[in-house]
Parts: sequence; structure tokens; C-alpha cells
Amino acid sequence: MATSLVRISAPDRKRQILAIATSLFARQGFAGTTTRQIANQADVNEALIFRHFPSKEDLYWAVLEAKIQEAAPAKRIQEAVASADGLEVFEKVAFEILERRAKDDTLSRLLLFSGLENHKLAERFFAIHVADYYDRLAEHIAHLMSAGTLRKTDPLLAARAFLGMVIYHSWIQEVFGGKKYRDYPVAEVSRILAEIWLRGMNAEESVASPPAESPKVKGFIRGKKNGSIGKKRNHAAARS
Amino acid sequence: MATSLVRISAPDRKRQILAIATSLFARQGFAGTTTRQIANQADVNEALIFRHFPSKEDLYWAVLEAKIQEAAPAKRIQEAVASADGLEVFEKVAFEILERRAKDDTLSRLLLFSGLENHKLAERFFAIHVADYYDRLAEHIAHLMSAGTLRKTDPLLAARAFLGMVIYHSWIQEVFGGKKYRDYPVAEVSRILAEIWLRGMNAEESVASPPAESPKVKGFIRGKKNGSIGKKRNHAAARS
DNA sequence: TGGCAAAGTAAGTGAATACTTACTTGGCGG
DNA sequence: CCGCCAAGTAAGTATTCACTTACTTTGCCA
Repeated sequence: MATSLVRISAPDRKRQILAIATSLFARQGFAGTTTRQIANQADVNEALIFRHFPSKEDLYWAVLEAKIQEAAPAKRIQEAVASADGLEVFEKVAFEILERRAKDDTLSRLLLFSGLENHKLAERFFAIHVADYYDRLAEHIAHLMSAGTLRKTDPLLAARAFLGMVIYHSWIQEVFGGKKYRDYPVAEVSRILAEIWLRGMNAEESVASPPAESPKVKGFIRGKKNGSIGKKRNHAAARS
Repeated sequence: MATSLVRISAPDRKRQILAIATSLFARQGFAGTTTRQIANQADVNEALIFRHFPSKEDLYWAVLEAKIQEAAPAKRIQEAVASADGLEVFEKVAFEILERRAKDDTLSRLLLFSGLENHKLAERFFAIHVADYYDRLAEHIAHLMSAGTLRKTDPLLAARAFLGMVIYHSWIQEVFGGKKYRDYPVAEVSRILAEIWLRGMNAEESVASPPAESPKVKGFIRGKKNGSIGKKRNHAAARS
């Protein structure tokens, strides 16, 4: 009676429910979202949801699955690596991440929620979406290291450092409302962050004579640190 | 009858309930945690909870409030800045963040959950806990910039870049189970991340790497810490 | 044009939810 | 040793939860 009784083909209806569920799960998490809410927002009887998805959890599954498919992050990174030469990739990747997330934060929110709420399903989602993401980037970094373009450290950690700068910034801005206080232009941020990281990973010192104060920084960091911090380690290429 | 009927002073019981609620809210979020769960785990009748806290939301409030008090992050950073000279701070801060979080992830989880679940209360929690945190660090960075020790960029963004590397790593490891796949020694990570950032922010180092257009903000921009991040340059960033 | 499957719904189900009321217990001061 | 009040509880309440059952409507095509 409340509903207008519009007949739609089953696949279309399924897609619609999925879309609405996606946005609700992203906003409120799994536990915070009710099937009734979804039904109401789809202007559909609650029973219809269970006609299309056997349970709420299955619906959640489907939402994550769809988002994985849609985003295909590893592929995007690979493309970026292929298209841009060498070091240009980093700014490009940063820009792409930031812009994509600025436009639509549902993916980040789903990712965070699923990780926190610890649905077992999230593990797969996470493995595909995050792990693969920076494994791919780490691979590229490892290449640049052995080519002598970047100095050698743990490539996975270096990749994580880079993505950390970028993704953390995005989380603060988009998810935690940071942009209400100050809005950073995406292109600027990409450039600045990429620059910090690139300078930080620059190989120049082992190749040419370093500028006067470089050893100071280096020696400072490496040298004197009490106890647990000073230990040395050779970072060969990590697992690949 | 199920409960053992142990009599405890009201303040002690209140503390106990608070502690249990803290760990449950941190693990499951607000929506995912029931008052019955809390009561069961405290081995206490559910009604007793409402004797001490007028509502579930008030209890959640109290949990966040207590954690803020306990952590007092800004103070800790200030101490670090004061105790260590100049550049040493960064590794120290990284180490402290990582170690604290490795020992106990409830704070990070509460923070994340509260941000995502969007309890209005979270905003305050967040402002105190995060904003203040890197405002403090940014201040120190700005100092180092005008002293010529670090090159000039937006200090807030630089601070965020640094904390991003560190906190993102911690989230991946502790919250999202990254350490199940690979466990990084905290001291190592602190050193490496601080090194990347410090080299990246090192003053007057010529960089061969970034594509042609490293802006070189050479002019001193004393004391100006907000406004836009430098001028809009048009650069060949990818619009995917 | 009729029949029938697909699309949709009303009205539940028991269990769980946050929270209350009215009662019982027990330790402590006098 | 007793009376009293703080500490604690049993057993609710109304509501909401995920999910079901039994029914109605509609488009399509033979």
C-alpha cells in the first residue's frame, strides 16, 4: 500500500537493492544497517530482499564482491606503471587514489568497516584490495631499486610508506571530515606527497658526492640510537 | 543465581563496567555491541549497567572520554619534541606511536569506529585526538623549516605525510591483521620511515628524480602556514 | 482472452534489543 | 545484633531484528 507497486525485471531489482545496500553498509556498517532500512529506501517490501538474497550476510557479501570487481585496483596500478615511465608513476598513482576517493568514499568506508567489523569475508576483500594493491607497487619499486634509481630498503615497506601518506590523507579528508576544516586541492597534494617520498627514496647519495648536510641526516639516523633501535639489517629484496 | 553475587563498591563496579565496555566497543563498534554482552562479560545483571550509566550511548560517551584522558596524545608529542633535539623527534614519535599501538589497539579501533559510525560525539574525540596530534607536530616542523633545516612546504601536510606513513602502517598491521602475514620489528620500521620522510624533507638537496617540475619553493615564506599550498601550478597529472 | 509464472506484498514468527520496575540481599554503623 | 541503605537482581516492557508463509497482482504469450 505504501509502496507504489512498480514492476521491474528481477535482475534490475536485484541491482537496485544491491546499490542501496552498498551505500547503507558503507555509511553505517553491517551491524548498523537493517534490512528494513534497505527495503524502505528501495521502496520495496522487505520480503523481496530475501527473495533476491538468502540472508543479510549474503547481501553484504554480494556488496563487497561487486565493489571488488568494480574497482580492480591492481589492474589500475599496473596500467599506471606501464603507461608512465619510472618515477612519474608515483604522483600519478597518488592523484588517482585521491581523486577517486574524493569523488566516492563508499569503497574506503566499506573497506574500513569490513576490516573493523571483522566479518571473515572481509579478509578476502582486504587481501585482494589492499595487499595486492601495494604488492604491485612494491614490485615496481623493487625494480627501480635494482636499477639504481631508488636507494635500497624494504620495497614493501617503502610502498606502504608511500600509500600510507596518500591513503591516510584521504581518510582524514573524506572519511573523518577533515575537509570541513580545510580542503586541499588533490593535484597539489599528489605532487607534494610524491615529492617527499621520491626525495626520501632518492639514490643519489650512493652515486655522487652528497650535499654537505646529507651525511648528517644519514649518520644521525643510522648511528646513535640506544638499544633496540640501532640494529642493522640488510634489506635484500623482500618476498615477491 | 547464575551470577556469583559479589558485592563491590559502586565506583569500582563502574570502572569495571567501563573497562569491559571499552574493549567490546573497540572490538565490535557501537552498533555491534549489546548491553547484555557487556553485562554478561562483567558477570553482572544487565540492569546494573543502567544504574551506573543512564543509557548505552552515555556509556559509549564515557568510554571515549576516558580514553581521551588516558591517552593525552598532544602532551606526549610535546614531551617528545622537548626532550629530543631537532630531527631526532621523528623517529622517536614513530617509535612511540607504533609501540603503543602494537601493545594495545583499542584506542585505534575506538577512533576508527567512532569516526565511521559517525556518532556526533566522535567529532570531539577526533578533534582532540587526531587534529591536535598533528597540529603539534606541524608546529615543530614549521620551526625546522624556518630554521632552514627542512625544506619548505605546507607544514600541516608534511606532518600528515609523516603520521600517515606511521599510522597507516600501524593500522594495516594491528587492525587489519597484516602482521599475520609479516611482522615488522617496530624499531626498524620507525627508523626506516623516519629516514624516508627526513630525506624527503631535507633542505636544499637537488633532486634529479621528480619529473621536470619540482617547484623549488625557495623563497622563504615565513610564518605563513595556511592558505593554499603554494601556487597552483599546472602540471601533467593524469586524469585517468 | 485466459491462464500462469514471475514480481510483489501483508502479516506475521520467535528471538534479541535497550531499558524499567519491583523486589532481594548483605555489609556496616550504632 | 539489628535496621537500613547501597548493591544487586529477576522478570518483565515495548520495540525492533532477520527472516517466513501464504497470499495477491501483473505482464505476457499461446
